Amino acid sequence: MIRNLSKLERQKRIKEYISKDPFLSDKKLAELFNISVQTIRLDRLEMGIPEMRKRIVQVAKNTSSKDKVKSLKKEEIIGELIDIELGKNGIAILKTTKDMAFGRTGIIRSHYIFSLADSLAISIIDTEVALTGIARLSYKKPVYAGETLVAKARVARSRGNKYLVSVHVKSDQKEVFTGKLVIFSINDKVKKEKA
Amino acid sequence: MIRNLSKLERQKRIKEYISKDPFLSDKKLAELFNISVQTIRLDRLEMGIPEMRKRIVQVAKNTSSKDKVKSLKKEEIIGELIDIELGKNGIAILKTTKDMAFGRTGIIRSHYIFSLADSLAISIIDTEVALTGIARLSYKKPVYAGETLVAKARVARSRGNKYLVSVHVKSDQKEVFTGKLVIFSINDKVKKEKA
DNA sequence: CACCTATTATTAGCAACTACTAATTGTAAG
DNA sequence: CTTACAATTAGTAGTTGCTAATAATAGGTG
Repeated sequence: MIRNLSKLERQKRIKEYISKDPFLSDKKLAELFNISVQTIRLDRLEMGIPEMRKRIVQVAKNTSSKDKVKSLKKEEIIGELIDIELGKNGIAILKTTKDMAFGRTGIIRSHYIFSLADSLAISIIDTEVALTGIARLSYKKPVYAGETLVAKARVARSRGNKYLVSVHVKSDQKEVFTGKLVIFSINDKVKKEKA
Repeated sequence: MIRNLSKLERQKRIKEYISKDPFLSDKKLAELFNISVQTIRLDRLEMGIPEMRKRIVQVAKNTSSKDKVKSLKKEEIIGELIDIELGKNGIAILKTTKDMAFGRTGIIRSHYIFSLADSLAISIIDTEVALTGIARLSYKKPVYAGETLVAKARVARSRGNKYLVSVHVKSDQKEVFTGKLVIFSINDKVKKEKA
């Protein structure tokens, strides 16, 4: 339980709590903060936070619409895009978990690292659609579940619709992977050719 | 509006409607089917379908967990091991789906194909733990969601704990990917070194 | 003390229910 | 035709988690 907070402080915390767990009812929040339900309601009102039910609906709709609507950049990359300069370079981070590892050893499966590198490389290419053509990968050190990977990609060369992107992945300053990927930017021709 | 359906027929349709749009209240359903709210409630009861609010919560919780996992799931990637001769060769199949593709073009993201190749390559190595060291990948043709990929891997050379595995992935008899992977079999030393 | 803010309490009302009981309609069989 | 039974509809009470509005109370500050 939480006590003796200034109104402002309390409202900040309520906001945090709700954003972490939108399923909290006013009653539960009141218990958590050891104040009355009415105060919670006033606070929500002042901050423009909707009631629990509406929040749940938002969560439900967000996620279902995400699936259908835009499948653009962020969702198509593995890991988190931190910084990007289209056509030049980019940085992405992936926090590794047990799910990505071999059960016995806890070593991250190589294709997760490749996926990070590949999707970063594709996303820095400034074009509608980009496809990987050729790649050379080199795994330097095993990565263990829990380590945070930082991938840096750079467009090394480009000629026409062909880009050479080099990606370096580090964990705790140490290089664990490098890759050179040849990526092609594509227009609708390829699509039609097959479809 | 819908009319004159047998009870069974109606219940089937209600089920469909709800699964398509979990946000439908009993009132709205009653209007859609032109029957009373009570009948809808009885139908839900008989079919064990929870009330709208609970359905929304389910959707919200589902999707929020999807967000966190986001990356790749084991089963999705690896495909199905069809045949394997440890230390020699192996075949795996992956049925591609929209989830694995770029939204706009329907082209399968390259790392799914690599994941298939890589995990097959690793699984034909007859050892406790195997890790990918170096890889050369070549994507020959774009693969579209829905196509079924057949991966064949062969141990081309092996020296000590070092294996060269070549993998060919075909879709409908046509080669879409080839890769050469250098894989190391590992014992506990590596683990200790880092852990 | 009066004034103000913050907090709490109280009441009425709503949506979308559950759970239960009762009435009505339909329909087939004796 | 009537009785029997299922299906449907209606109605009531109670629940959760609210909104909206009004009122009461507590704590300071000038």
